[in-house]
Amino acid sequence: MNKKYYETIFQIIRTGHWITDQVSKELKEFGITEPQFNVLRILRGAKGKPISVSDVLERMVQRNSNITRIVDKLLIKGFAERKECPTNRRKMDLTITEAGLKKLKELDERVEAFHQPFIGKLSPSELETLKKLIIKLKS
Amino acid sequence: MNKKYYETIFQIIRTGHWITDQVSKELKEFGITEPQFNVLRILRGAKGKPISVSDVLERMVQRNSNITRIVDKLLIKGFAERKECPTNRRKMDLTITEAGLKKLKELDERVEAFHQPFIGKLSPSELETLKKLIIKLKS
DNA sequence: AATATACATTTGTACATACAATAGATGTTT
DNA sequence: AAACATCTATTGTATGTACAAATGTATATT
Repeated sequence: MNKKYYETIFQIIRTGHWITDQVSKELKEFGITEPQFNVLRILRGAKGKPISVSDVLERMVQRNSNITRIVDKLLIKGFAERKECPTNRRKMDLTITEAGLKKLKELDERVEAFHQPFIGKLSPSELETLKKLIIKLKS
Repeated sequence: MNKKYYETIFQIIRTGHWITDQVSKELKEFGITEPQFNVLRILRGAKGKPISVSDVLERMVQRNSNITRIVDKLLIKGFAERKECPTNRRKMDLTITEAGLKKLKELDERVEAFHQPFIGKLSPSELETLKKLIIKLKS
C-alpha cells in the first residue's frame, strides 16, 4: 500500500543527494564546499547590487546554513566582500568580487561538464513532464 | 540552452533535500539523526540476521557516512548490538535490538504521518511516470 | 526620552562528517 | 612458512553544521 509513492520518493531523494554529492566532489578539487558555491552564485545573481545575509538565506537551497561562516571562508579566499550597510547598520552588504566571478566561471564549467552526460537522456517534453510532476507532488 | 534540464534537476535536488530535511526535524524530537534512522532500518531489513559494517554501508543512501560512529550512538541508546563475527574476526555482526525495533515503529509512524498529505497528490500512473523518468535520467 | 520589542548578524559550543591513517585479520604467493 | 597484499573496521583530526545565546541596531510604545 502506497508502495509506488514511497518508491518514487526514494528515487527523488536518492537522485537529489547523489547529484549534490557528486558536485561536491568536483568542487572539492577547487577548495570550495557546496554551500560556499551556492552563496557565490547567489551573490552573482544579485548582479552587482549588494545583498544582506538574510537575503542570501532566503535564496539558499539548504536554509539552515550559517551564512556568516560561509561568507568568512569566501572573504579569506577573496571571492566576496562584506561591508556594513550604510542605511541600516544591522545589515551587511555582501558582494562578489572579480576574483569570485572568475572562480565561479571555472566552477560552472566543471559542474556543466558533470551534467553533460545526462542532458540528452530525456527529451524536452519528458523533462517538462518530470518537472511538472515533481511540482505537483509538492503542491 | 538546456534551461529545461537545469530547471528539472533543480526541482529534483530541492525536493529531495527538502524531504530529508523535514524528516530529520521529525526525528530530532526522538533524539535520532537521519543516518541513525537509516542504519536502524537497514538492520531491521536484515530480518534478524547479523550484518557487517560494510553491508550497511552498501545499503546506505549517503555512502560517505561513518558507520562505526553511527552504530556507537545506537549502542548507547540500546537500539543495536555489535559483536565480533565468529567466522571472520575482521567483521562485526550488527543487529537491531527489541528496543530498536520498537523505537523504529514509532519513528516510522511519524515519518508516514509526514508523507500523508503528499500521497494523494499524484495518481498511481503519474507516480509511475515520475519514477520512470528519474530512472531514465540517471541511466 | 526611556523602555520595550523586533530585527540582523555574529559567536559559542556541542555535535556530526569527511577522509586519511592505522590496526588487525585473512588470503595469496613464493 | 614467511612475506606481501588485501580486506574490514576503527580512530585521529581537521572541518563543517546546528542551534541557542549574545550583540548591536532600529522601530514602536508609553
